[in-house]
Amino acid sequence: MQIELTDRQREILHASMELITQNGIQGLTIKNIAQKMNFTEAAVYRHYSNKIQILNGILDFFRNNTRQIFATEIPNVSSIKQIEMLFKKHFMAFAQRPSLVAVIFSEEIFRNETELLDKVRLIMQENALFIQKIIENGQKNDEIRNDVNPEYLTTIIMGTLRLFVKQWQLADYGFQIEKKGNELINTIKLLIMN
Amino acid sequence: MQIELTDRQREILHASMELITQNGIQGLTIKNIAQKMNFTEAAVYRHYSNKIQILNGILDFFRNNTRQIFATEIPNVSSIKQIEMLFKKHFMAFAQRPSLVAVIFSEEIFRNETELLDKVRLIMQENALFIQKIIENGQKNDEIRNDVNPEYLTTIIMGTLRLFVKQWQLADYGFQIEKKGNELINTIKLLIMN
Amino acid sequence: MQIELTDRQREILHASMELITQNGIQGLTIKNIAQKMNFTEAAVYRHYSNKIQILNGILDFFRNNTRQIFATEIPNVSSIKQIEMLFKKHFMAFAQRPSLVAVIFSEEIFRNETELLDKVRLIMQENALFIQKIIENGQKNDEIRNDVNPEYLTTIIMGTLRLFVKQWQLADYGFQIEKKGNELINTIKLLIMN
Amino acid sequence: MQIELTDRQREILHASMELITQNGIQGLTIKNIAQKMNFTEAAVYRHYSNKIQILNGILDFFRNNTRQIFATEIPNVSSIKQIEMLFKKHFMAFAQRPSLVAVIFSEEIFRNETELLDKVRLIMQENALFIQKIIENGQKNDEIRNDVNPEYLTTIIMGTLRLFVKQWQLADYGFQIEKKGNELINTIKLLIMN
DNA sequence: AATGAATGAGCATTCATTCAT
DNA sequence: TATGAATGAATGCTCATTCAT
Repeated sequence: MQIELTDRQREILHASMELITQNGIQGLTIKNIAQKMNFTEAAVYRHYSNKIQILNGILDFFRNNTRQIFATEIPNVSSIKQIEMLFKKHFMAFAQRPSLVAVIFSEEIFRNETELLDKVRLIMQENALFIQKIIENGQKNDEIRNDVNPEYLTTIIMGTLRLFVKQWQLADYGFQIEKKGNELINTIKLLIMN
Repeated sequence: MQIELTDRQREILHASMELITQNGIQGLTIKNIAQKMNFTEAAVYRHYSNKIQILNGILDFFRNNTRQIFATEIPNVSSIKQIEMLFKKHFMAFAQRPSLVAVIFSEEIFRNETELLDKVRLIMQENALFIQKIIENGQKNDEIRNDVNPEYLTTIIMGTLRLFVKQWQLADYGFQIEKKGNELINTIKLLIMN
Repeated sequence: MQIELTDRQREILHASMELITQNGIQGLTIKNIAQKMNFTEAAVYRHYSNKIQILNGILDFFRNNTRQIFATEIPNVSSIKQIEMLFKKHFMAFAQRPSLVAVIFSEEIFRNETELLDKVRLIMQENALFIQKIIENGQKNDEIRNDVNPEYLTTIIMGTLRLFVKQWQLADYGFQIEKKGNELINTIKLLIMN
Repeated sequence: MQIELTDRQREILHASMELITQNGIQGLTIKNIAQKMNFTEAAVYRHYSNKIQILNGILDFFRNNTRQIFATEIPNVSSIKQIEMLFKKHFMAFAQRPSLVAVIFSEEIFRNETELLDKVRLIMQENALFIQKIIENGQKNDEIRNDVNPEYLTTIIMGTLRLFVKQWQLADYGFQIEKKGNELINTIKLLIMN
């Protein structure tokens, strides 16, 4: 699906994500990347033709990450459990790489970059679809209440996840997202369970 | 609470919001503002001492907006109804001034501007608190289910609202937010009602 | 010699000198003057047609000041005593209005303003001439040593005075110029006396 | 002591000094430098991170210059001779690079740049100290009169030097500083000799 | 594969000054 | 006399990108 990355490209992506974590997307400049990589700005262009491709790479990285989250579904697990795991894995991923928070929630920044914006849209849609499927399954199995539209429920679940992660970021990662997240998950579970 | 704005300041804020709606926050430059106002860049500085103050003004505008939303609570209305109205009024506000979407959800952009970031944090907290109060009341009256933590319920409600509005923005305002929003509201209501 | 100043003009000059004392000549902007005067920038132009005229006014003020210093010579006083008094009066003047230091030693700033530069040149020449006359008289009376050229002695005396005052300014006016100055005067006297 | 300069940095410093000679420190803008160097403004920033560093570089250049002047003292030379040489070398340095006059005597301009002002202060102190030592030695050897305080004598000598050079600048370098300077030196010598 | 040098476009901001009211 | 509103020109600086070596 995605062309393999060279080592240097991977390094650049990681450096970029670190930069984003430290100073936000505004801190992601070619100059800063070069500095972090200990080589010149021109050298960056050997590995990525432009800055957009780097952001693209980060989004791909994120997509692969979430895809893995979604992919690891164990067949015989209840839908509720799947949603629970979904949250948990997201929390884990963000805890490990806080920069993802900045990237994934900054659609505003990609506003004028159609290519990037489209990718963000796509990722969100992919995720939404996946969640929706879980919900629909859960409703079929009578695990999840049937009186609600799966699409809206998806919005509720994703929205909750996003805001919670955002709050964690705005609090300067000042609480343990995985711990506090568990309680949030329980609340969600209570609401949607049959 | 807020120092009165001059006419010109109001015009600048509106021009700025239009610019944001059109090209995102990145499109908000002094030059663009000046162009839209049909005068020179230097003239902008007669009315706002710097760009941050303009963004500050927009945030204040948003805050006043939401405060009005929260303020118009009619006493003898059920908590569920209050939450419903909350959503509806927000949808209305955004429908009228789509730029608010860009401003209020781009905490990432203010990342390096403590002053602005703090204001965003404050507004979010204010709103959260207000919602939480409604929920707590609703739980006391047995309108809202008691088996869930009001704080998390607040996150769920706010998160849902935010994502929904964001989706509307990402869809280029391509659906009627107020109409589709009603269905979302109903879903929320179902979930939290006792 | 000089057209009479209006009250407002005098106020502007004083405000300007205060500004210079506080932040150097770079701190002398129309905006700052207006602020200090508690009226608008445009109002400044009622009283002075442009900024150069204000600086001109300050130079005139300085010139009048020094002229008074030179004018108060008491006829039957020895040349040495006259030079002593010259220093003392200068110290007094600077102690009272430290901004004069900034103004009188910033020929560099007037570099591109011929009008101002010429005035600075003129003032310096006037002063030099006056000192030189004292010296020549002193040499005639055998009070001052005759083996030195009065012109160069003038440069020595003026140069000493200037540097000393500059040092006082660079030390943030941190020593008592009049007190320490006395010792400097004595040194000078020793050197030039017959 | 000082980090080595690149060729381009040296060129920029020289271009800057030329600019200052031509139009004063006010004429030293990044734009002007770029023009003189025949490249763009942005290119300047490849070589100096900002304008202050350029001024800093000029001050360093001056300091190195004067240090060389002071360093070349020949051991078995009389103090009087040393002072004479001090003046001569300064005159030579200024004659070669008139811009130094503007830089070194414009403390006023650095007023708001602590970094630069401190450097100016430092250079002046260094120079003063060196002169004072010569004087003290001269007094020990009975070459220089003992009835005067070395500190004040230093002020007198430096002040004379400064004003003389300033006069030369104000006269648009219209006389031969080295020639006329000799006579000034002789006057100084007469005054301080035992 | 990487560097050094440079560009062009843009940005926020400042300043002296003008003018209608 | 003084204000409010505006201008034009400049300034220091940043950023993504290019290119010869």
